[in-house]
Amino acid sequence: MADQHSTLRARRRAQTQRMIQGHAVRLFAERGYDATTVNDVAEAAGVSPMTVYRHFPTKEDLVLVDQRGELVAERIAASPVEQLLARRIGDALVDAAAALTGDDDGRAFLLTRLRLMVSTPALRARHLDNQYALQQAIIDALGADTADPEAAFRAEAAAGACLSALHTALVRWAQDDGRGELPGLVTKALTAVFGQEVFGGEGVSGEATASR
Amino acid sequence: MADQHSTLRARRRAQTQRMIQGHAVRLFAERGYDATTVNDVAEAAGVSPMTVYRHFPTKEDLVLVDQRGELVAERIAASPVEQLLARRIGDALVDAAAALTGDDDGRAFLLTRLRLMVSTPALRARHLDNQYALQQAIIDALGADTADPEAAFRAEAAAGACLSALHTALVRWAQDDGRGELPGLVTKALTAVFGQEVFGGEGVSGEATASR
DNA sequence: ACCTTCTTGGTAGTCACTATCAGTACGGTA
DNA sequence: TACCGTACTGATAGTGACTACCAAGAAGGT
Repeated sequence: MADQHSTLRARRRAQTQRMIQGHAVRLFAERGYDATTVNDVAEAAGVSPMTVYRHFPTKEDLVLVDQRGELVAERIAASPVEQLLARRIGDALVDAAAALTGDDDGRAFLLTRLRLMVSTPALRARHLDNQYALQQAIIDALGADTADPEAAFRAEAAAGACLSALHTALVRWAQDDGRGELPGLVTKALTAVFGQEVFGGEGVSGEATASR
Repeated sequence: MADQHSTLRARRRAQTQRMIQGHAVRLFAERGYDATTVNDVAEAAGVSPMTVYRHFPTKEDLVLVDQRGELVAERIAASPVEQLLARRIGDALVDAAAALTGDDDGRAFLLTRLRLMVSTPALRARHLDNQYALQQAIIDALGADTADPEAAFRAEAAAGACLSALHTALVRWAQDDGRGELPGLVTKALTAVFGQEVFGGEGVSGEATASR
């Protein structure tokens, strides 16, 4: 068994996944999330309800996970999290936003999903929770001293504010139907919170690293 | 029918509500949230499952709503929201935190509920969503110009950061078993995000009011 | 060709939650 | 005190998300 026994099996799996999610998001946007059952999705996709659950553990995942199988929150932090120690959180999030809107083909699909996330309580709640989990991951990646609770607390507050700004930018971008530039919106939101000086010399992560 | 046909009927209703919630939170803390069914709660409380659903629309509400029948997020903003226009958000949140921990009798109960909210994904997600709804309410209360999208955007980002700081303080307070002072933690979190100058002359709401 | 592994479908069940109907106790009124 | 509308409660049946458990067919390497 090779490290990637992928060639055909994994490709078919990914294709089925995209197909199911495509039908799901379309139906959700047409009829509404609550008014659409998983059975409806399965029927539209031409598979059994079991298959839907095998690819997407919960109904919410049909909207929340990316076509790469990642949650939106995870993808936002995919590249930057490893660079957080070396770079400032703010710039990293701006880059992540740029990467998110990079591929033009999936832009409309992403917009539809974001609109569902904002308007549907269950989806919105789970998305916010994913962002919160991301906040914890960022703090862990920052390696905030567990020895100094004060520094860890400040780092947590700063990271939370960063992700809150990111969410604000995401919502506004979706409300604008993706016409604006998402990275620019993230920058605006971050400066609105932290002030202009964040994007100069001292970074946001300075709050946490200053104590070490 | 008096404005308050309360005297006995409403009192009994509130009492039943507290009784059911007391059994629910106790069982959730003992056996775990997911491992406890609504039927278990009903049986422990000596009522029918129907009655539980009549008092608490969802299972999550058994933990999230206050003994006054309000969500934690709602109670946090109960008094300050009306004063947000006149006062700074930061100080208002600090006061709200003080009011939240005011009554010593319900302190242990509140702590148990907060621990459940932090540790149980479904509860955590709904609590975060409630805070997000609160953020929208604050923005509405601030009366941010719909005419000036830039100002509204900055106000939204600032309010989101404030509530994120509040949440960080709440979690830390619960982790400390309520030994620390919640208002002090809120102040710390806010200063960690906005810097020291926030608690001097210019308020957080200055971001929004500056444009009017 | 053989065997393992992955993928899919079917069945039955649990649990959260809703709708509907009926009985009962409370509160104010005549 | 007798009466009536209004709440509160309970039982039944149903929907829908989700989870075992089991069986069949296809993919891939030997």
